[in-house]
Amino acid sequence: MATDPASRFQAMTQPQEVKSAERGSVTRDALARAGLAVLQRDGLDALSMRAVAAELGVRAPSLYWHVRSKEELLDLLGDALMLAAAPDLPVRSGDWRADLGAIAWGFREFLRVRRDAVRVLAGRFLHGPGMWTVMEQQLEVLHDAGFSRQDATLASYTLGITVTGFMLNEQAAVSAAEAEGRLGRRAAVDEIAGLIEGLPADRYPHLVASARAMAGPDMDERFRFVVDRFLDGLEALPRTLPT
Amino acid sequence: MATDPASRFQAMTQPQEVKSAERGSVTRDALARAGLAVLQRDGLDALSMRAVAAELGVRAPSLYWHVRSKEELLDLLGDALMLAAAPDLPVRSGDWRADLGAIAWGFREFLRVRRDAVRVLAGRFLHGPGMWTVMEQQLEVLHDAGFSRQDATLASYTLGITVTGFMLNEQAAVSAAEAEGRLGRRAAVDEIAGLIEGLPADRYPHLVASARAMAGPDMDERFRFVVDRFLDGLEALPRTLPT
DNA sequence: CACTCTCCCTTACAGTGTTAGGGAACACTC
DNA sequence: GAGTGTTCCCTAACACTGTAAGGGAGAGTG
Repeated sequence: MATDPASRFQAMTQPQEVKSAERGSVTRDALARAGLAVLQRDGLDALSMRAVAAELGVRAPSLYWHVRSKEELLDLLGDALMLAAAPDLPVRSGDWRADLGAIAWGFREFLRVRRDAVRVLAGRFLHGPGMWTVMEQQLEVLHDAGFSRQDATLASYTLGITVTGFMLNEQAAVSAAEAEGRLGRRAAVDEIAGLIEGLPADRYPHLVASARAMAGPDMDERFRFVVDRFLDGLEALPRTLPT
Repeated sequence: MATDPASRFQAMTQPQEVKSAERGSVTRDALARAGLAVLQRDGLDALSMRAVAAELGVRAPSLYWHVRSKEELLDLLGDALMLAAAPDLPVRSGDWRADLGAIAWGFREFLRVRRDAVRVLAGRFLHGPGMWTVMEQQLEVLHDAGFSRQDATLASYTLGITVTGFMLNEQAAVSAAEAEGRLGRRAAVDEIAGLIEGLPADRYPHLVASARAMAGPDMDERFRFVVDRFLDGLEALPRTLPT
């Protein structure tokens, strides 16, 4: 039906329901919000310019009025994520180790709950309100603990890249396991450990000997190790006595 | 020219120089080698299935006989990179701190020299000869230092994600600076520090106070901090006395 | 000989980021 | 109020991506 030229022409000259989105409906903030929505709902792989645009009731090329490239959009998303993470890290127990640890654990939890958040954050050079807020929280704890400004900024930097690096790896292991149909996030690790046990012991003596030790700790224990080692490392630094 | 049907037909029925690549020229190893070559020459963004295939004198779909997806190809590249990194980390001075530090610094140097290597590695769940070799080296040092098998595996894991996380960030800063035409890799950091200094001090008191401290350390100093803190953290762990 | 495997090929598809250029609505000046 | 510029959305199109479907030449084996 509707294949004769006349009705085809009719269809083509129909009003077509163009309905431009109303002007000004897209701001940089709205863009970040829409991006976060798509990210949470469909994941990073589905986060295309067209998808974000659709979320705003707009076509993809329109985004380029507000943003120079997709990369810039992701920068926006990155800082928005940091801003969203900040409230999850509110602590001041008086014990700087506990406070800094809580920040690390809170950040980890945030990165675990927010779908693909770590993949957006990792390897992104962020500077915006979100980043600043998170840094401020950490610097406050570190400064009050008596660390020098220099050590405090370095420690804050280290904390960020460490947690991000860890989570990037954890999430990779999770999705690798999911891709192969394994349920539970330890399955992959266990399997690898078994595989390693069968490796030639003359070539990888220490690795083979450690196979069982590798299968042992779950991600929580690994993270505890990473954080505690970092905190112990800070402990070795000089600091002025708290008042 | 050559727009009349006759010559068009001629052209279409020309031998066309089909020349299939000879069979068996593509192995999984050759595939990894070709991938590494493309990566080094043109960078990760230019590493498409078609580009890797061309490097092998083959068409893109042929790769799918050897590899299930591009992701699997990247896994191959990842382990090949680890294998390439291993010889760069050969040490045994007798001092475990020095040895482990040298491994970390060597790995960093490798990730800096090998274009986009860190972007391939980061967030990839690797298990292959390359990964095993690197782990073996680290475990040897840690074991001989007297750490328990458990602590040694955890420390090795931590070292890997820490260095990778750090380099991912460093390279991001570098390419962000390059993208904006800044030369030298500190320019971006300096600029940000200046920007932070102008932030509202009532909202970000510690951040503003630390602005100058942030501009100070270059990437080498930051890395030294990260590694030394990690080593100090290990020092706090119990270990059996060396013989 | 015929048959099966291996491994490359061509063709094609749906989807990507991005550019070029057009037009409607608003804000300002004369 | 007319004219002009700016803002912000649109359509059309491009070059390119990863990947599926199916074909065919050659080697190995009965």
